[in-house]
Amino acid sequence: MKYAEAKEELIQAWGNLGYSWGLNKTMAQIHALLMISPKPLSTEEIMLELSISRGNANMNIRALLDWGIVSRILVPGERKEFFKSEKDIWALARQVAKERRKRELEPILKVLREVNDVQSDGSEDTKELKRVVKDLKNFAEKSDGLLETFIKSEESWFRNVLLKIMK
Amino acid sequence: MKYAEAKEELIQAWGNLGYSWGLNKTMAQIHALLMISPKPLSTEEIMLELSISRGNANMNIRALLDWGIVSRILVPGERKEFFKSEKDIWALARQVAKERRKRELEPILKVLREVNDVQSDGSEDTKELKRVVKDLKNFAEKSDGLLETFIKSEESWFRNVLLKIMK
DNA sequence: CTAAACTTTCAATAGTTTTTGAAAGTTTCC
DNA sequence: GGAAACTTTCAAAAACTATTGAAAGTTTAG
Repeated sequence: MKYAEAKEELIQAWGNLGYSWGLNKTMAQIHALLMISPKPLSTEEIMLELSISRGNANMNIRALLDWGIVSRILVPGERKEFFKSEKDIWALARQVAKERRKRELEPILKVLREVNDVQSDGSEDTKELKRVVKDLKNFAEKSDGLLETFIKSEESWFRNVLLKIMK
Repeated sequence: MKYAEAKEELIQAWGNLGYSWGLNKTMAQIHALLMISPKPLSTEEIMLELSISRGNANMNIRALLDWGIVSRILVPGERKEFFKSEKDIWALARQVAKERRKRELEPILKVLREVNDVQSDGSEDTKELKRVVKDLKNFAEKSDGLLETFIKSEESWFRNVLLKIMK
């Protein structure tokens, strides 16, 4: 396979994976582009490579900065800003986990804790609700704990866990 | 908190969590409703509870059946179909993991394997691409392995892993 | 067979998210 | 200061996704 084709496919594929991680398509594609670029890229270059508008490029670069997975680079002697991506994919996964935990898991845990003290009137409906909330809460808290451990871990954690559980 | 309010909030919250798991909003809400209902519900009842149209209810129930997290129940003496949800949240999470693995991870692994034999022309760009593909492939394969273990596991697996890694 | 009960489909519509590009804003340099 | 180089904003347009509801299809009971 030729370089240009491989690059194209990779950006596409990473675009999809990123999407299922909660980034949006363009965000993930910019990220992919920065991942495979040996040197930092300017907004101009990103626009050109991905055929997207200046505004779109700007907004999504900002979102990536916001997520903490891309950083601004100042090249001495250049007016323009350049961007480079975190290239350690484990660090990246940890960062995404951290953001999603904050954005998704935390709000749900909050609701579950509130709903947890619903008045029990002894009816089937109330009983079932209480049971479900208890289970969900338990699940969400465990997930939260696992995520937290992952976020604070080193790459080796994952390897170690895998080795352990796969015997 | 009163039952009606708690129910409302829970459906809302579960709707959001389900969404971040890759279901869509209505799908997740129908699922939430079935989770907290002590008895199977008909399409009619679901439409009414969630104020959605017949077509919408039908399509999303079908999607839930498709994901394998809701099942059709035939009540003797009734013409209507009833639906009930898998209530074991661990089983549910495993099912969702299974579907997402099939829908998301597998296609990306396929691309990574293809892109992996890009021709190396010795340039910086090619070198960087190869390095990134190698890392991604490694990561994706490990995730795949972990997911597989999870999918085949019992609830206790999660607890055990947690205990292990949390000392 | 036929009517009633129920389910499925799908074209039209509504709603949401993403993208564009030109204008406004900012920084840097002379 | 002012012009050039660059970045940010945002209203409008385009693209995408979800929802409706009426009509078509299917199954069941008598």
